[in-house]
Amino acid sequence: MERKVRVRFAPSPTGPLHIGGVRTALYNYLFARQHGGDLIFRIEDTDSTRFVPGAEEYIIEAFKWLGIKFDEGVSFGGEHGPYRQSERRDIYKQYVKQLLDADKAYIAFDTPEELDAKRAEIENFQYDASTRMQMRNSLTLSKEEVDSLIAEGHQYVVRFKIEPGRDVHVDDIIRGDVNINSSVLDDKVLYKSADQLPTYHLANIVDDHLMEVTHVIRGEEWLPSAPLHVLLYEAFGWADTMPRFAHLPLLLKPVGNGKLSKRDGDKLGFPVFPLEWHDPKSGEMSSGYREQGYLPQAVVNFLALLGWNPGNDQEVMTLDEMVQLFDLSKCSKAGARFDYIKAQWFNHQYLLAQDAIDWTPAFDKILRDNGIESTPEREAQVVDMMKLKVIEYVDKEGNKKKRNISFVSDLWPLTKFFFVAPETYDKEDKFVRKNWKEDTSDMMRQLVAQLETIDDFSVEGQKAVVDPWAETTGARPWNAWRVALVGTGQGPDMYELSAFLGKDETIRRINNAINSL
RNA sequence: GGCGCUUUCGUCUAGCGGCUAGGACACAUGCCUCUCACGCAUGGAACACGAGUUCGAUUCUCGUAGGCGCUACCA
Repeated sequence: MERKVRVRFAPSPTGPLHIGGVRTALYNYLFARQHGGDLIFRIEDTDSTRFVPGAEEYIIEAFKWLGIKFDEGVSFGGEHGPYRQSERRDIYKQYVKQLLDADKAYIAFDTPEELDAKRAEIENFQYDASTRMQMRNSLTLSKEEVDSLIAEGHQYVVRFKIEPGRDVHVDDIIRGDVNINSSVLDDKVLYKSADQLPTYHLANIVDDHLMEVTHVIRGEEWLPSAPLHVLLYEAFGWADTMPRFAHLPLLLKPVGNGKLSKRDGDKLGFPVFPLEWHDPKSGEMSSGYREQGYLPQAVVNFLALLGWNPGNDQEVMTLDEMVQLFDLSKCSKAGARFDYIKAQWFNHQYLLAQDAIDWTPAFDKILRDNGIESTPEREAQVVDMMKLKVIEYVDKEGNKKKRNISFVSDLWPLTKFFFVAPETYDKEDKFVRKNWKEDTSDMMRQLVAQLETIDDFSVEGQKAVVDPWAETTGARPWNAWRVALVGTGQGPDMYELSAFLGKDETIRRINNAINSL
């Protein structure tokens, strides 16, 4: 019988959501939507020592920003709760007991110190069928001893009793049949009496079963423990409803070896978290895609293509298109280097798809950061007018795409000359050196003289005077003119820029250049 | 060390026995032009290696090498 597709994303609240986790969640989302299924948000907080306050809220906010919606789970409600594992203690206890009663698990009293000593003593020590009879557990101790040790308050763990010598098969949608011998698996800890909580493995299987999860889509780091999970499903008698697995390739460092880490982002200057994160313990701040000026659709689009592609040349696509095209079996198997340069290109694409007027809030902030509003002679009204002028310049049909902008903040160096005159003229600047020669000052004085005579300082008004003058004298004033107004080789047509700045400011900047160059 | 996964341009990848091995990012050059950029055009750039199977291997099999992951009372 076909079951309704149900998948889950189940992070641990141990810090901000890593960008690799975002991709895993995205693939789960795409898969769920495509099959008309449910996406569950579960919090796996079974390690009480690593809990970080605020992490859960952070994760929820991050997905909200990214546009990835869940159908049920923590903060979303649903029929299969509670969705926070720390609130499911009683459920797990019941299933631990089931395994114990069926002789598929046992109680072990070995302390962490004893285990460390054992590992130091024996090379490659593993707690399994070959060693368990030499340890202190319910298989080697009498029932009375076990009961009294527990009664005396000794801490213990419950371990899964793995039968050696069996080939365990994992049917992976991306990797096909993965086969591993049960002898290389150890008797995993399923439950710790110290905090009355199960470990990941037990909680994961119980929850996935109870929440009727049909597909487990997770990172490749889980592949080695997948056989253990298969064995657990069997031990519980749930083999016939066991979910199908899909282990995603990992995200790798842009340069060097290893998987993507926070340090790479710091080193190369790109975020590895969706949102900015302030660590409550260390007070350390980590940058986020949102705060860096990325559009959520760009981040999602970029991430989707890291390990999957629709099989054609299409790269820019909406979330809905991705839902249509997504195919788990077409995911790549090898790890993908995190190419943040391409992430910037995606942002560029999505930025250009917008009307520049939509950038106003972000641009506003850039202006404020550069002190534009605080200039006394510029009334707020004037600033608004200038902003609109700039937006118009950037957004003009056929002109908008001229701007190489990955982020709205890139607009500042490209348009600052609208707002502020060049503070100094850099003689070393390639464009300045090339276009401001010995005799240029003379030509510029002549230009000023021409400009002085103009009453109508519009583009047309300027052209009417300057063009004939240039024609008759053979002067080519534009590049030097640009040096004077902009300071370097940038900006719009000189008549347009001069018209925008006005006669006084234009002449002032030219004279300024004559004096300092 | 053991176990597993993996391997096409610098990067992300297409390819599912026969192709001048395709696209995108990045890079370089040219055109356009009063500058920058955009745009357009062009270019360099890859099947890890070795055995098989086959008329024929990038594609299938097995080795080797490299890469990645796991190897906790963390997930």
